[in-house]
Amino acid sequence: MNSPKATVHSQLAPPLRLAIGRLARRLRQESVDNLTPSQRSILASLDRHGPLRMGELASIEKISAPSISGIVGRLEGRGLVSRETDPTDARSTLVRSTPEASSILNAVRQQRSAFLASRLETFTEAEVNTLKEATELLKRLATDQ
Amino acid sequence: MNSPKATVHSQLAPPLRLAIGRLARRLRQESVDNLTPSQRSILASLDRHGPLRMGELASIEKISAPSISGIVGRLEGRGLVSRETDPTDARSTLVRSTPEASSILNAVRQQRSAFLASRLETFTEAEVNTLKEATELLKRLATDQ
DNA sequence: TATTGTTATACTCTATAACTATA
DNA sequence: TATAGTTATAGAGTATAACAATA
Repeated sequence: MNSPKATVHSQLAPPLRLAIGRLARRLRQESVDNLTPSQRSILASLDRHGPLRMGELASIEKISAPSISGIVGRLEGRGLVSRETDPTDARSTLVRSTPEASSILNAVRQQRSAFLASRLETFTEAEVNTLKEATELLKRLATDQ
Repeated sequence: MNSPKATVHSQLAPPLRLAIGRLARRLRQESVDNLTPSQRSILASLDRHGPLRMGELASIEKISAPSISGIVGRLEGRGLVSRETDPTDARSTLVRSTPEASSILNAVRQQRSAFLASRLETFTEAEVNTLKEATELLKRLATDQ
């Protein structure tokens, strides 16, 4: 804890934390999709994993079963997901996202990436390379272990 | 748009965007303060700028005046802010955060920084240096212009 | 008359407790 | 009896519209 290395880490952590928070906030502002954060996150999970049961969604999203019920119900009402009884267990419901949902998600991602890309154009080649290396490191930072 | 440089930017933007989003989410998980995101953000604004009027808070937080009214009312009920009439304009209300609020904010920052610092200990010196350079670049990325 | 803030109302997200249907 | 999901209820955040107090 008192090694020179630990000091470097303690010094870097606060400004890095601030920078990450600010950039994440700025990126969230950069898209208008008429989805709430929960709706967007659930659609992204379905996009990533394919059809999921209500309980799996609750577990992935770390929110309660009744909350998932409500959000999925509203997404269904907007035609962004469909529900069907799991053929292997009639107690379970499979939630599937619709093509319209994928198209909304892709639009959001494109808007946010386009914002980043246009900001990156103001950076030097060396700076872009530093960020490229940092991207891998940030990914590792977010992963436990 | 078709220059080699633009291609580099378009290639970097999506993974960088993903990495930022994930790390920001991971950091948010790393603190338990019994504050909602809106409450935390309002207290952080007061911490940064000193006492603010309701309208200034609404403008900084980019939420409606009635929403600010409700949130500040609940923060006041918990003893985290106080309200006083602006001596220079009796229509306005000055909102001031209490020492207890600052102490909660500092605890959250310390928890999140401690998480980052402990993750950084698993990185090589060269990697830490890359992240140090990247921190400045991320700050610039989030800033318009 | 214009500005500052609050109240009324409505919708979404969130949780816990109670319930229904199926295994 | 245990599990998957929904319904009931309540509190917080969000907005727009209508209102009160002050400039």
